[in-house]
Amino acid sequence: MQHATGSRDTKAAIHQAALDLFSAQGYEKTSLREIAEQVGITKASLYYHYSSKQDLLRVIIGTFVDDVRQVMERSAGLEWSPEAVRELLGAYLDVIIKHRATGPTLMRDIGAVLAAIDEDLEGLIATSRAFQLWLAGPNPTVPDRLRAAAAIEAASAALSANLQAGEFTDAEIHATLLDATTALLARRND
Amino acid sequence: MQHATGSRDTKAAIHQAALDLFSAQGYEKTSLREIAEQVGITKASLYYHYSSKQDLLRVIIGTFVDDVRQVMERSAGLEWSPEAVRELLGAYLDVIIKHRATGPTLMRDIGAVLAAIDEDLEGLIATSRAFQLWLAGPNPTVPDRLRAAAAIEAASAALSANLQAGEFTDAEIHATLLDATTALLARRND
DNA sequence: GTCTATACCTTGATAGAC
DNA sequence: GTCTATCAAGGTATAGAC
Repeated sequence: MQHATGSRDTKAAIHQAALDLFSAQGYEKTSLREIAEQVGITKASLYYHYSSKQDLLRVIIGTFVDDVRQVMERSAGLEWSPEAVRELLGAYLDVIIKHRATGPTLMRDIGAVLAAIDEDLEGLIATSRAFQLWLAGPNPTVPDRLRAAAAIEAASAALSANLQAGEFTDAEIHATLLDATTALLARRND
Repeated sequence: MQHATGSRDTKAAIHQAALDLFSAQGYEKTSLREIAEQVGITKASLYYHYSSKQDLLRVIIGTFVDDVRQVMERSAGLEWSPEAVRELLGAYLDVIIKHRATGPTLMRDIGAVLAAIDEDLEGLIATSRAFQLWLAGPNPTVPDRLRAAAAIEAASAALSANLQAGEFTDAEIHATLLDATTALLARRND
């Protein structure tokens, strides 16, 4: 049983308003006054629910970062094979596509996002590097590693602002990009 | 004949200090006070040389944006062919690699960069879209256009922070990414 | 436990004196 | 060309009302 009004609703309302405004105008261009105004409270009240503007961003992007990390970490216990590559790339694409809505905020304000992650950043970078290295295959050459980096970047194209127009379906994006990144990595054997 | 000191030097010194600080800490996290301090002048004096913080950023990234636009615009007068694709992608990679040093600033503060471009932004987006469409080939399907977007993204991997470590040479990056993006686009015929 | 009033410091920016 | 003084707006902190 929870109160029909009060803390819970306000906190959620702030979260929602922040997400909307960040997506529309970006993190830096959105002021706490705007957010508070939209919720119908005062700027100072935000600080009861969130300890800072960065904290607010951290909560918003939290699930995305966690999802990405989870997929990347799976590579640690998985033996490399073309099938395994296809599976992990597919899972990665699923995550990206799932969070397509948060995409604009994430892309536009990478700097702020990285700052918000902060303490986990080193770990995330290490995880990302490990994933990239795993993708490159056993005994990778320099080109292999470059291709792995390019493949991740290509998959992330699903977040790109150019695709936001709604002309592409999730299924199309998944199938096409999985195929494309797989083909890109396959140059390894040439 | 120019003064050994004065306007010219100060302006250049500001430019250099701003580039250094933006690269090291990002655009938003760098204050004009910091820049002025490093140059040895006062904050207000910056405004004699540059009309705003954005203006400073605009000058710094100016050549990069111009170079990119120039390459993309070449697609307008070029008939599509696999060879033409390879040529333009190569030119695009040349530009990206040439500006690798500015990469971190550009990637981290995309939002600020876009805001700084501002009046040219619509034109640049249109140019970028046209280039992407050209890359997709004649009578492109939906997957064709997705692959084109992915290819551009993959080529831009050359700017990625993960590659900054200096473990890759310009030539390696150029050759590998040109080959990889070409292969990615070639799925068109499958 | 939830929210407001108020004040503090930094920032980007402007005006005017030298 | 450079400085001092000043401004509005932003993020932040706290004391206290209910």
